[in-house]
Amino acid sequence: MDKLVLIDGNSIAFRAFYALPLLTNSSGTYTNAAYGFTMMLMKVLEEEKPSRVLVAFDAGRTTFRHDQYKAYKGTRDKTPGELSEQLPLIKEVLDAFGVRHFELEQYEADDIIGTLAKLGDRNGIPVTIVTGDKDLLQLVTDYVTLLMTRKGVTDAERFDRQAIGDKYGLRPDQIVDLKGLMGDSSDNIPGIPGVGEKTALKLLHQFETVEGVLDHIPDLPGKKLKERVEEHQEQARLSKELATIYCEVPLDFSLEDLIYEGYDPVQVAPVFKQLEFKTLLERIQKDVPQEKVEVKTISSPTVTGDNTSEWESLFEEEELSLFVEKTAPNYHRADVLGVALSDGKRQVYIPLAVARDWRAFKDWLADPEKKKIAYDAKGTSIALSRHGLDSACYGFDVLLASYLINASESGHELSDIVERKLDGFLPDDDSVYGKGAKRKQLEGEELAAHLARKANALVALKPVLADELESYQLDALFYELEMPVTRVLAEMEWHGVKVDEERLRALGDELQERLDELTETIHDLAGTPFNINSPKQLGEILYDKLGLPVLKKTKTGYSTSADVLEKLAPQHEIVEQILHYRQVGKLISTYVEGLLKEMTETGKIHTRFQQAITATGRLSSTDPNLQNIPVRLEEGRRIRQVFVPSEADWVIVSADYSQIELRVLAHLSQDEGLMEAFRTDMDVHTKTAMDVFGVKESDVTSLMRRHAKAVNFGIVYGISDYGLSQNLNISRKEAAAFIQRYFDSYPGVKRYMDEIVQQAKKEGYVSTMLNRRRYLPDINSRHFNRRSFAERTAMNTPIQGSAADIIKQAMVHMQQALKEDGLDSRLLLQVHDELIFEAPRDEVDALSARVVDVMEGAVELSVPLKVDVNVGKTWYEAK
DNA sequence: GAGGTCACG
DNA sequence: ACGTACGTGACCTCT
Repeated sequence: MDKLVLIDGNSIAFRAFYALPLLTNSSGTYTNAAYGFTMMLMKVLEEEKPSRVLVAFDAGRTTFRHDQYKAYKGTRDKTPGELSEQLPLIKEVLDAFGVRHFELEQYEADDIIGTLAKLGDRNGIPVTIVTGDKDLLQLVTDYVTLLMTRKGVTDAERFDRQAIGDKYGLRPDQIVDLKGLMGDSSDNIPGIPGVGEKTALKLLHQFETVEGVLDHIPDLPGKKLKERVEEHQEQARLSKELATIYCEVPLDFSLEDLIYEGYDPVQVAPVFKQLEFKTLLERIQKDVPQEKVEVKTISSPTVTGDNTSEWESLFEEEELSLFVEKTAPNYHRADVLGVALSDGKRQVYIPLAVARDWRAFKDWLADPEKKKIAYDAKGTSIALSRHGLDSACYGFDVLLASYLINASESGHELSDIVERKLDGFLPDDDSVYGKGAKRKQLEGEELAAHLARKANALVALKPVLADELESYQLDALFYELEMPVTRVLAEMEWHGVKVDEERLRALGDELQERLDELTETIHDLAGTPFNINSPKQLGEILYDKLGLPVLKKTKTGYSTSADVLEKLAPQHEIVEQILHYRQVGKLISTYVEGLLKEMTETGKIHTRFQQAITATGRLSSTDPNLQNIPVRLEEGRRIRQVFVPSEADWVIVSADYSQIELRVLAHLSQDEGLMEAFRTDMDVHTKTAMDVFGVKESDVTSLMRRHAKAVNFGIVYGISDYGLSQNLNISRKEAAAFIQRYFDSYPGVKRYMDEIVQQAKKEGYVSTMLNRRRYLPDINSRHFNRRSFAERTAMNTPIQGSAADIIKQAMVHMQQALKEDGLDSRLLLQVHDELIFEAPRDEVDALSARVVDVMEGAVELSVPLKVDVNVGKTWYEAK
């Protein structure tokens, strides 16, 4: 059916701009109005299914109406630059959709819309007008309806004659009369002073039009009203005229030119990509025709007498991609759905059952000479191992390469990388398998096509990524550090960590008992039972019921965080109990129950070390996170008692770097004082206290040391007086004075901090010792907040990131060393500045000596690296 | 799914 | 004047 949609471009853009936060894409362009507009456009196209579309815009600041009335729209603020600069983006979007847009000097969008609405009406074509402007209601007829934006961006209310009648008791053509009487402050149309919507409606119900009202002035109720109308007759006529949409705009196109036959996702996708409309891109992506991939499948369940032999020549290739599809992200638990290989020209899907029985494939897979291109080599090799398939020689990990090229990039899914690096489309897993409850298992050709496509993508990506790594001098970091680290981590994860389940359960019972007591005490003190875990309910109890002073608020209500509660503790005994409750509750839910959930039948826990997550180069650990097992408080530290060696008569050995970040800072800054502290192996916080407070070592008090320590942390984090004052609970002024004195004492550090920020502003990124990069797009931002954050990041990242480089290097060397020395000891965990091993008791001395050598010698700095080793029967005792 | 809170380095 | 310390992950509640 024929249908014309007319969109009021400026009105919708305006609406979107104020409905959404001021978003920018990574190049700093504002995109919120364009984004909201596009959402609205897509919704309208989908729901109205128009056969013709036009988007009308206002042109320039003056129109023919200004000739009649100089002050027209005179009270309106200038359109903010952040909005007007988005109008060209919106027009780009429209061009990509193949939707016509139009603007004409001296006319407003309303007039263009009015002219076309009339045209549609006369030709019997149904018209829908989309706007946020009530004025356009005057255009409604039997054929013309109007969608008026309501809350947010895409929520709209439909008006036809009936709806206008219901709401105002008026015909559409009387809307101009309404404006004529009551005026419109947003357009600076005066109307009759003292006449608002109520009076105007009452008058129109009786006299129909402005003219009708003016003809019956003596009949109007009230003396005041009579006077006002009498006095402002001309103004009312002018106001009506100004509000009347002009429907005779000269147009140089016809309805035929507005034909819309749907959009081509291939045209739209690049524009969405440039604007970084990720969700919208995903939405259209499923409609993008996929590049044809010729897929061959080996469908036979057995090898003998089947088609596998046709494929064996593949294994003569120098390099193949290997893609393994899993049923879930956690490869320690997930099953393998299938395997796919590609050499770029041929691609093949191998069902798991076939793969397991196929000699030639297994030989290739385990061949240490046959290089594989993979996505997530670690997950791939572990998933295969779990199904009895040994794999070796992962030469190129697409995931790690993408991560090194830009760690801050939002997505490192294969489909994201294909999109970024190949300007291509790979349907992501959610669109192929479905999301959430709709997720389905694919089979046969469909699965084969999807996996083969991914294997192909790996081959296509490798040269592109390899070139990019080289051009940023990331190739050494990639091939000599990150790829080897992946192999080390794979072994650590695969082996897992043994947990004493019985002890964990006993600890859990004990903690639960404690928690029950605390719950009872707290409810008694509050005088009523409530959910202590709910910050909302807790806030009501503390602040409303018990009347404690509100020191800090959050976006949604009262703050009940520990730093606030600690300040409130002296005022009411319930506070201390709550703090303890929180502590114990955390231990039970996260550590006791959390760890029990992750235990396997063999009594082990297999975490996943994420190697492509952090912006600084650190690892992270998930399912469970074994990098945040409690240590600071004794009650929590006992959790470490359950981490035990996996073999009898073995022990846990922990080796940690002492002050690695400050040593890295000494090296990077070449500050004489700081280097001196480490060369003489002093307690660095004491040394800082001596320098900052100007006292002898023997006169450093524990408070002075504590403050000096906080300043040292602050320096590493990219210091601000505010942050330090919060941490130390002192005034900002005092904090600023500390910082000043620190910089006076360590001028080299000050110089380094200034230089690194300058460098970041100039280059747009900072680097670590091993050349790892982090881009800082906000470093030159006009927003104080974003810029400050970027500046602190510029100071922190080289420090945190270089420390990450160093321990990764040590891990690779250590794995090598264990092998060379013929030791059975095993690396289990890495916790940023420490390595945890399990070792046969009789290897402890050899291991300890070796690990100190390796870790201290991982890289050469201007100051020594120092490692402390501890041994115990459990992780708890290895301290 | 977001926000608040808290565990670690 | 502006308002946060840097980097993570997990659990809970509530919409």
